[in-house]
Amino acid sequence: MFSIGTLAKRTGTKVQTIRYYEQIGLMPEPGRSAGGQRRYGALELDRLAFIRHSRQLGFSLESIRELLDLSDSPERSCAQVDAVAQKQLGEVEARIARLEALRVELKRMLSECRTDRVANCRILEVLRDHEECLSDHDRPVF
Amino acid sequence: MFSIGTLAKRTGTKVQTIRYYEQIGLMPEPGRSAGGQRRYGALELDRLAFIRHSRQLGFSLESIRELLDLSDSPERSCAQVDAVAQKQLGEVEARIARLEALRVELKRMLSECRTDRVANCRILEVLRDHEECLSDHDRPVF
DNA sequence: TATACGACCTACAGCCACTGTAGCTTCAAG
DNA sequence: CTTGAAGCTACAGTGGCTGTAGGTCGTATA
Repeated sequence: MFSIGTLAKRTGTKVQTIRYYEQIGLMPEPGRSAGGQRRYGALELDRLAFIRHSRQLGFSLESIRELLDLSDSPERSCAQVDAVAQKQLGEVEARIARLEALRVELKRMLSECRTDRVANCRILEVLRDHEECLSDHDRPVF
Repeated sequence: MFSIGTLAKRTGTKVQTIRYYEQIGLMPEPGRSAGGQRRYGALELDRLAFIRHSRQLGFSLESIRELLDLSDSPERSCAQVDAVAQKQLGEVEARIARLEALRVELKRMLSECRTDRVANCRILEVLRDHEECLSDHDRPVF
């Protein structure tokens, strides 16, 4: 049995984040020491490692909740797990496409700036006038 | 002179968002009608268009504030404007790199899943055990 | 001129996923 | 027994909005 600080260190999580996960029901309420401090074991370590790793892969806490629920019923089909991962992949790919378009636009903007005074700055001109954009960017960025 | 609703429509912004920009000092306090409703003109339209377009290119409100300040002093060097845009490009490129790594990892995870029951699901195994990852992903994702 | 109705107003809460702070208590080493 | 790190709860703040409640204003039509 170990403390929240130890659990934090072993999983690369902040202490407050662990307490936050407990608060929103993602981590179970652990046992307590005589003085009221949280005590964790291997089970909680594994669960938190799963959560952190999923977060690093960009899954939302809601998706992680779903994955954790699914992994609790080992006899079920893993089609649902597959679907969650597929959805995540789709979102990542959409984000990449969006950012690629931004990258092109920003590069073009920067390459066109050849003056030295703000008054003639191409960058500001482009930002002022959407018509100067080659791409259409209408959806949220990040 | 036109209303906040008209300004919202012309710039593709929500009414609340305009009021929010005013609240944080990104948009100026406009004149008011006899009854106390906001009245806008061409200046505000231009400024809001600049803000929205910059947001679409992923600039933070803080960066936009800086760009707006800079564009108010037309005789200055535009090196600072350039720097802000370069920084933004750098952030976009870092994000893309990060998401590319995620994409690869997610794809690999999905391609390895060949069983049908949750008990043997490769996806969950990978999420459980960071060691199975080829890439190291330690920085924040989005 | 009365009325209806959409658009406006302020003030505040909520979203996500944490992060930080204040003011206290507990634990473990020396 | 003392000290100081680490723990505790409760709550506020981050960014960039978005939504709601409960009221007021503006304008087109009858």
